Amino acid sequence: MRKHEMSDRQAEIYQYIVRFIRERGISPSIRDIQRDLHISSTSVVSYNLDVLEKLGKIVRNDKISRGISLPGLTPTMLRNEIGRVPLLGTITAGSPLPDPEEIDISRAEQIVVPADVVPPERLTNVYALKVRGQSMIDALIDDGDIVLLRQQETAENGQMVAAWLIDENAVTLKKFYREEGRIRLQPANSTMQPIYTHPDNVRIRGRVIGVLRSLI
Amino acid sequence: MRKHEMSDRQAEIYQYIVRFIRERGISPSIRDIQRDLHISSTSVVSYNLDVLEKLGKIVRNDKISRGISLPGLTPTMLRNEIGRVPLLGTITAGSPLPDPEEIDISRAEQIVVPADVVPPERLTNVYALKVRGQSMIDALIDDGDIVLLRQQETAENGQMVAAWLIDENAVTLKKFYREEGRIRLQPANSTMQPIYTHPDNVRIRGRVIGVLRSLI
DNA sequence: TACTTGACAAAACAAGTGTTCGGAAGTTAT
DNA sequence: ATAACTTCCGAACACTTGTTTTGTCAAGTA
Repeated sequence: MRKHEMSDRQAEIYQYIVRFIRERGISPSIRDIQRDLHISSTSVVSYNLDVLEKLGKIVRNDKISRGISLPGLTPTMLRNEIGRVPLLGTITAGSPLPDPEEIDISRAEQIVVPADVVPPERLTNVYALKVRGQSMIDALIDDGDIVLLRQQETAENGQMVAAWLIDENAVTLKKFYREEGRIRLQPANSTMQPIYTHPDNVRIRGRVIGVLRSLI
Repeated sequence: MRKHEMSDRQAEIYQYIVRFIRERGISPSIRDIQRDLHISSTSVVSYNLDVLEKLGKIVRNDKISRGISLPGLTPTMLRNEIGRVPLLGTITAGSPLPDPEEIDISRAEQIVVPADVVPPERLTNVYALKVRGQSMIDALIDDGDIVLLRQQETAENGQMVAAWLIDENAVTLKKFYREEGRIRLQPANSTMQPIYTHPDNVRIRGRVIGVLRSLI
């Protein structure tokens, strides 16, 4: 058995289950899977379902009909009301941002994102960071907020981005403006001064596409 | 048949189904219900399930095992990962806040709230408003944000509230401070001046307990 | 009274459905 | 190459489960 990967057939079965539950609200039977995926025998389906269960992708409820359930992937998600993104760490101005590619995303804590904030279909390559300190308050982001970032290397003028200043080795959330020969990183508060720097000194790590704040 | 009410037995069955799906993630079978509720016959269960379906409480999927699903009440909700609150309208500084008690909450658009922002068990008497204009930007709240408010008449010092200034007939989001003989409504931005007014001129409509912002 | 309707009961029926088993074919490791 | 393991196949088996049928009984209702 592969370590953590599904075979093509297993992926096909898994996607079928996800789609079935999304559309019908109930689990498919083994024979549903067999018929619609043109699999020769129910035993093959059963065998691969066992593999999927060992991979933690599904849960089989022994001996009961339509007993497949999806841990962590529920009908509400599938109805596109919410999605999930990994919470990759904490960001503080001045400290380096953890590199999203270096982290085992499947093991990271998951944050629920309502479709009203970011539609689930636009949630690929999105991760979350918890803001520590009030150093981004000028960008309407407060201590304890959770920011949602889409991983990208470029940005349009005016977008809020997480920018890595290489020389300073600091990451900061600012509005991004490309000007003649330089980059302007503009706080949202007019009492704060913008940062001007050379384009080569800036790496965009992601663009802020949502904020969640709890004041309880 | 009653117009819209469940009989005791139907309510019992309905609650059993909800509990079953919450705990097991799959629908119960008719015989599960019969056994655990000590009902004499499967046909009685089937009969009452038909009634529940006509009431819109459940959906029966014809002839397939464990085919009961709950419209609008999903496993994710039951697992307390999200809740819902009604979106009662738009708030703009200067315009009156719609009175939450006057609105048919059951008909209002529902906003999904992640447990990370407000735990579902604390979501009673909470409603949402969409912020129009940038007049609350000093309170870290921007145009288009959705604010979550708990309906309450009083507040502690420092809490952010929706306050109704009676004479001015204006609603504003500010931090609330009770001082000697007056109320101070403090913006979060030090460049803005606080509002001082007489306690009789202020009615607290609710306290801000969460913010959702989409920048897409 | 006679008729209708809602609610329930018991049993049997007919599918639906998960499981098992012997064996074949392909893959990987030694 | 040989062994060990994975994956697949076809069929049968046995249990699970929704449905149907035939009644009973009480409460309305004309």
